Amino acid sequence: MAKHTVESCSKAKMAIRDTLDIVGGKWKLILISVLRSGKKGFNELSREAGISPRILSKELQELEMNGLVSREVCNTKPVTVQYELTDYSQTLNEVLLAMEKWGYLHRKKIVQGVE
Amino acid sequence: MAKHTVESCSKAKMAIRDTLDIVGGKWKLILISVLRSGKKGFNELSREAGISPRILSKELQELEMNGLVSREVCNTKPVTVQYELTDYSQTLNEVLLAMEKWGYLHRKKIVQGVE
DNA sequence: GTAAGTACTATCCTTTTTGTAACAGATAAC
DNA sequence: GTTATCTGTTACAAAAAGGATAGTACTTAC
Repeated sequence: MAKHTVESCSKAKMAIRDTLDIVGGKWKLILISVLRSGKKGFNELSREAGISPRILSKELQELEMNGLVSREVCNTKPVTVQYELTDYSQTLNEVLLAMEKWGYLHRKKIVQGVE
Repeated sequence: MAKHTVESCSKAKMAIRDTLDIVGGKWKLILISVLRSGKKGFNELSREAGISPRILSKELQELEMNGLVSREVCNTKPVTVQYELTDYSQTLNEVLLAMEKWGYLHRKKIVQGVE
């Protein structure tokens, strides 16, 4: 178990800020989570994540810029685009898993507390 | 390794949303991170986290409501208040650790990429 | 009484984020 | 030609978040 000194905490603070800069906000982690079940098209993502096209477009651009999502244009009748997680995005697995687990745990705690 | 089906992803999506509802935003995880080095007073927190009193007050109230931080009023000459992490907040350790690790990793990747 | 320290709160304002609705360009089906 | 699909973009509006500044209330020290 690591000690938590003031200095180690300021480093931790910076690291957490860095992480939040990339995957903070309301949608980034949700989108990554949704994309874990496979590559998806734009409208498909919009429906599954429940996100409007405007925001989706912006979020995907940012994720792509940060190397977490790749964009592939397909030569189909109406041009389709496939969004897919990159290998680098796998480095976020621990974060996602931890947050999923905590979400489950916390919801359970809340529900029990109410009844 | 878990499979990522559409259903498991929608559960994951909900769990992540739940987590973000509690510790999302710019400050919550930073504050928890800072408090890991021990209980702190209001101004102390404000300085160390670099957060203005107005926001700090609001964030602390929310953290307290969600059982992650406890508030203790001390009988000192000028009344002081100590904020401290609760036992329940320890359940966030995995999340914090994962995000710290990723932040380090990502920064390293960026710095190398630039040079 | 003046200043300084603690813990906030109030007010005002700016920035960021999010959402809605409509529309554009391309292609295909009817 | 009209309608539909897919991928977005644009314009506009609303809401949420964040920040700056000052002020309140209490106490101690000078």
